[in-house]
Amino acid sequence: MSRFDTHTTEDEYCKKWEHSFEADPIVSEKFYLTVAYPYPSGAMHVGHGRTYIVPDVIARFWRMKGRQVLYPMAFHVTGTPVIGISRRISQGDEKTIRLYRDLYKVPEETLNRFVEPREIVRYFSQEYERVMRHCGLSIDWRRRFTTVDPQYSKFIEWQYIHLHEGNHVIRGAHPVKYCPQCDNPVGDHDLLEGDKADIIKFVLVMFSWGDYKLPCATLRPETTYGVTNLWVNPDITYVKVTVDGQKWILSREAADKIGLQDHDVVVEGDMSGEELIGVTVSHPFSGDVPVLPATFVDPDMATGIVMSVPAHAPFDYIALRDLQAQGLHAGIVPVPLITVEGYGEMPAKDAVERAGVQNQNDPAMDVLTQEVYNAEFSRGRMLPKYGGKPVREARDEVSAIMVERYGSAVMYDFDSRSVVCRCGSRVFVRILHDQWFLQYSDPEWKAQIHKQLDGITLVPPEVRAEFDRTIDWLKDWACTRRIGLGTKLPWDKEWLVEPLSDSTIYMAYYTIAHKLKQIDPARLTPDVFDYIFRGTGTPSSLPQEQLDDLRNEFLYWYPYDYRFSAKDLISNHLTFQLFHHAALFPENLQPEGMVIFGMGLLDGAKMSSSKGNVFLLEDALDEFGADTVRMFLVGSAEPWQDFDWRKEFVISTRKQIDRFYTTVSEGRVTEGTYPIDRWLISRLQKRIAATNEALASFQTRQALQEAYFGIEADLKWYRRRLPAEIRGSAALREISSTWIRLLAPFIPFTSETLWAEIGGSGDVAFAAFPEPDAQSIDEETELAEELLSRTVEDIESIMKLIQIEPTGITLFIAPSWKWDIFTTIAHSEDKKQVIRDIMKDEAMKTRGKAATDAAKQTTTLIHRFPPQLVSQLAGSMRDEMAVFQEAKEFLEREFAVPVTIVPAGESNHPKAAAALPFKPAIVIE
RNA sequence: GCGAGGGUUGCUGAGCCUGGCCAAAGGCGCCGGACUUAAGAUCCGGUCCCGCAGGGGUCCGUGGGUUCGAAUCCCACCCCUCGCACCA
Repeated sequence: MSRFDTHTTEDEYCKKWEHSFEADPIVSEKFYLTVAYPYPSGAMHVGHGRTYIVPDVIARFWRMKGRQVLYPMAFHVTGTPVIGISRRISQGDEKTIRLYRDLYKVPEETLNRFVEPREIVRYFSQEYERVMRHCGLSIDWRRRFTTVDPQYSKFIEWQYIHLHEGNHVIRGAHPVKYCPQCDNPVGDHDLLEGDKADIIKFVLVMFSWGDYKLPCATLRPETTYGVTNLWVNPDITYVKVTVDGQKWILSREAADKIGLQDHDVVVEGDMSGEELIGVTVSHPFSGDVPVLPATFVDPDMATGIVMSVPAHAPFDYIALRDLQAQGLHAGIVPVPLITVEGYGEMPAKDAVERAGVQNQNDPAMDVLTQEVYNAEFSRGRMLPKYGGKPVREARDEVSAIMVERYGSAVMYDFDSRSVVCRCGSRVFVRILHDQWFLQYSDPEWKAQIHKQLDGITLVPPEVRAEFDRTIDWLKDWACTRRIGLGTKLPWDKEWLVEPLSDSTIYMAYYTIAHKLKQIDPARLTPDVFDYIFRGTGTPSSLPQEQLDDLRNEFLYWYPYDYRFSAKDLISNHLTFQLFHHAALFPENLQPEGMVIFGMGLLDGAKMSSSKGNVFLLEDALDEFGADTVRMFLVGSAEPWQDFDWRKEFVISTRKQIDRFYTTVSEGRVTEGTYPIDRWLISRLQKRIAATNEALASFQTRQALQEAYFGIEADLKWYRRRLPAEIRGSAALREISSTWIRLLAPFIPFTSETLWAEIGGSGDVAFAAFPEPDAQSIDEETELAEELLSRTVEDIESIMKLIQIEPTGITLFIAPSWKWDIFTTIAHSEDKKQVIRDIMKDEAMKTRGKAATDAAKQTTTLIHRFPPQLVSQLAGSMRDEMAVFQEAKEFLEREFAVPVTIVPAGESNHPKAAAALPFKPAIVIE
């Protein structure tokens, strides 16, 4: 057979389609869909391919349905990733160079230019467009932009001016992970180690020792009442420092850390831990307590001085026990202050004894600490003399009092050691000042978004809970950065708008992007955007005519119909954009719907560029052809499900396209009409309806099941039912036109080629998508074929069992009184009572046992049939004799023996009595 | 830990909301056959177990429950995936 090779036609159509999908406002109804734009820092893999191909299938579908469809694309280049990549390349980092040179196949001379970060995004955005065109994406490329274009920056300025005015942007301090060498905050992806580390907030409980304060960092300030001593490590060096004018003693490491956290720190001198041992310190809550030695004290954990609460902290308990075992400090008695169910007076003691821990170096200590901590926090109560409140309440109260009245400060540190920047330097917690925040914590704003979400279509609907939860969970978002690419904050030029915060309403920008390109950015003043997006004011920097044109185009496309994105963006981008839309646009221009994608797997493992576990989209296109890649990516799973790129499935997809091509090509020359045509055409209408329905609800896989596999299965039965030696028919030819158009959104290259071959007019991309024709639906014929195919199946299964060489087949057709029974049972509500009712009938009574048997068998039969079939059958009695008479020749050909059709009532054959409605008795001899 | 989603027959993946159409679709793989000098491709048939008559048995993460009847509803448990923030 002829294999259809899409490669040869792909270039031709890509060229032809260069401007085909540029969409301008016209009178027709619009359909505007957008996808999260890519950050072009590397080559596309097949996962990216699906992200853009699924919307393309939807875009092509609605275009064929007569909508004016806008599918735009742009590039997000804001932020720091390319800066890091560029630096690593210029430093000659082998791993990065190998990734770009070998995996992404960047030419050597281009790679050399990557020392300039913008070159990276410039190169890859060109590549993205080239490969996207190769995929046949029906994008309006005139509107392409990047987020550092000067016009776009003007747009972001407008956005932030309004957010600021609307009190959605506020200023505050914020603890961040910070690299002193890079002099910049670092995100988790910038870390070599410790990307799971959390920032923990400690309260420093200030114990006095003469002029000095000894700050003890704690998560449990409420236990200060129970402090019996402090722990200091005798083997380490502490420092005396002045902190904001106050004299402190703490570990050297801690002094460095505190210096980054809003405190003025001057080191005065060293002091060994040894020197502190034995001194007496005091705090209003605990009174005078001694400082004792403990080697478990880590100078790099918070302040390096620990307050000891042996009744409630297993570490403290066991350290004290160890000392007392040596006969030291026998006078110290743990002070209980919290009661918790399941433990005695001293939970720490109970826990240690129950676990049989020997000494403070036992690894089980961490677990015990956590256990006691959790129990006391969730179920514990302070003793009456300490207020009697639940621990979780007391903790916050004591914490506040400590800070207000007892000189406590707050200190941040990580919950785990070794947090290391990619540059190799250690990372610390730093308090950033003057940081700008988007105030997502604002309850009013949240309430507004909850309400708005109710009106938004979500696909699949299960994600709604996650959106609602995200809205509740969002806290203020630091929306500015010191470094990276991006737009300067209009009222504070020291800051750049952070990448996730400058990409929330660009869907509105697309609507006029191509026109803004022609305009001098200096003229894009905030009042111009006010006019375009809000219809207010009288800007002078642009002619009125131009302003109206821009406003009209915006209003034509907006609001967008659907936004597509992967599910990991629910917790940030997709929710952010709702907040921003609500703050900036009127109610009638708010988002209408979102479609959430699943993730991509490669041979069952998660696809990930950083791990090198990717299949490049371009390689896939070269190896299998664009249509195969498209059909596989949208057909192997529904968009919201995870998909798995497996070569063997991709190959079989290519075979399916070949088969489609062959069938349609062969169908071009066939002639003649046959009775079974009616059935095929009728079935086709249902396939058309189902395909329309599936695509309208974004079920690309389901749509392909109907439009491809469904039709293929129908054709199989159809060919079987054609007269012997007949290979095709006029109906087959007619179906081709419909079938090509049904598949055009999925496999545009093949469809376009076939469309031209069968003489279709214009591009199939703009041809009418098939609509079901109710006139062509013939339920009678479909039922008759259903009866026939069920009977054929029965005959086949019997033949397989009996293993004899048959000489003839006899079919006994159920008599009309059995149909009466069938109808009665089908209509009855109470399946138990119905038999009695049937037997009341005089005519039935005379049939006696035959009638009750038939009723029982019919009941079973009805349970086995699909309910829809039952109601159809009950609606009108079939002329089964006629169906089988017509199909006699077919049956004889199928089974190669003579077939006799007999009304069951006219035969004495014992089997004849077994005939049931829609299930003739079969005798094979 | 918190939040969301999920566990189906060799694989993949429908079905579950709206309980009887379910031994459970489609695809892949595998087996057999046709075609062919042959391979590939293509086409046809089979693919839980038993049965020489269209039937029966067991099955949908585990254990209970509701019901005449459960893959589908309820409860508990086990396991998996994703998100948890200044990052695209």
